[in-house]
Amino acid sequence: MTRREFGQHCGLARALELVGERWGLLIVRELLARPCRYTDLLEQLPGIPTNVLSARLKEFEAAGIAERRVTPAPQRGVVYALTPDGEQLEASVLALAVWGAAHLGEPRPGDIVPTSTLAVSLRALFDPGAAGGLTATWEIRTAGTALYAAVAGGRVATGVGRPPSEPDLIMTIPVEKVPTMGAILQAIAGRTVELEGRTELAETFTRVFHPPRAA
Amino acid sequence: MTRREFGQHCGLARALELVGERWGLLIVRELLARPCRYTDLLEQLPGIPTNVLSARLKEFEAAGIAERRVTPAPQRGVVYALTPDGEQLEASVLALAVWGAAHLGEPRPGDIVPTSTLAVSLRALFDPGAAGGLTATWEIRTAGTALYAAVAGGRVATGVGRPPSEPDLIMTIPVEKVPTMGAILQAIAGRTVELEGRTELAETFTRVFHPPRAA
DNA sequence: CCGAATCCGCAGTGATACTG
DNA sequence: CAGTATCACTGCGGATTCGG
Repeated sequence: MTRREFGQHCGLARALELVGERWGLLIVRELLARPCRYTDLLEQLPGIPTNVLSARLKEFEAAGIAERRVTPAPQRGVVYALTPDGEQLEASVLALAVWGAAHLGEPRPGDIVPTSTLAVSLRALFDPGAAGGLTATWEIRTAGTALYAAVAGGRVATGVGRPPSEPDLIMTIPVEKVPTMGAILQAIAGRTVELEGRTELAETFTRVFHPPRAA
Repeated sequence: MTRREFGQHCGLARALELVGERWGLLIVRELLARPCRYTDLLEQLPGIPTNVLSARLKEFEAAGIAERRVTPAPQRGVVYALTPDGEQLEASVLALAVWGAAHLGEPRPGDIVPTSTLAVSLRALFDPGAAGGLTATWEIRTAGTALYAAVAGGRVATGVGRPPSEPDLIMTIPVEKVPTMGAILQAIAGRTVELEGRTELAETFTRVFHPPRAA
């Protein structure tokens, strides 16, 4: 039994062996939001040592969770992306994020809000029932970054950066302090945002993305 | 930023700070299956250093995830149990367990199958649709341990040990090697088990607890 | 600039012994 | 039974360096 193995034939234990090491699931969160370059990851995960990032990426590749792609001509370089197996981790990441969000107080001094956190959180806030047969794409700009949410066929796709297709509505949120998810939702609901496009979709957004109602 | 904090205002990061340290979620798994004594945990988590177990339990208590109860007269001693907040971790544990189970090969030499793994796995295999209005309690005995599943009102409760109320059916599984969840389900479906009670509930069990159908 | 490899000090962990 | 104490070890944090 090597040090990192738990010696248990158990799904949970196996998952923790594969992605439970320090920084592991945070890297997965980044990759859920978009394929990332090595330096993107260093930027979005301040404090991660370069050797740890390098080691995790190698482990993920060996485990078939992520893959290293050498990008050709334009923007030559390396990107890391999740494999289909790695994308299956979304359910686990969302479940932990929802539980942890309930234990988030005010942002601690020095805390950052990674854009990927916002993008992934939107998936947890998505209400398929409220979406119905809707098809729409929103872009949200705040604090110098952009993220998007695209709804179609009762499903949602979110990510960091500009949306794959032209957004129906661009919402620019004036940043006062840290752009928490709650502050963003409030700004949109309270119309203290700049709208560009099909402005009626702002109200739709607040209907489709909201904290889950109490059971 | 202390060492274990990630410096991110993010639900996932917060969750990992609280329960993401080594052995953390495995302890939660044990406590999801039943309140545990300190020595129960040492037994079910072979390899955990006593100081680490002690440290995690203190952290969980401080975070309001678990609580330490001094049991009175009969079986005097200490038990640890999840708080309601801690029980909310069930969704995260199940999600990770399902993902990890897909990455479990054959049991490695020396691997054990904790009974709590079986009990918690049953919750992931539960099919509310197939259960309908059913009310029933099963007890499964194998390899010297017992676990139970109780279905009522479209919900399921599972745990390690004897069920809270008298079981309708006791299924005793002959142990050949490691009692994996798959082997147990096969044994029940193939009737290579000893039944005691309302034997017709064995077939019901295989209908209600099964791997999720492919989407 | 990107994508790392390397080195060092230290905190968290593993293993064992010991105690109320 | 329910832990605390001790000590060796190793993964991690932090910084620097290096090749494409």
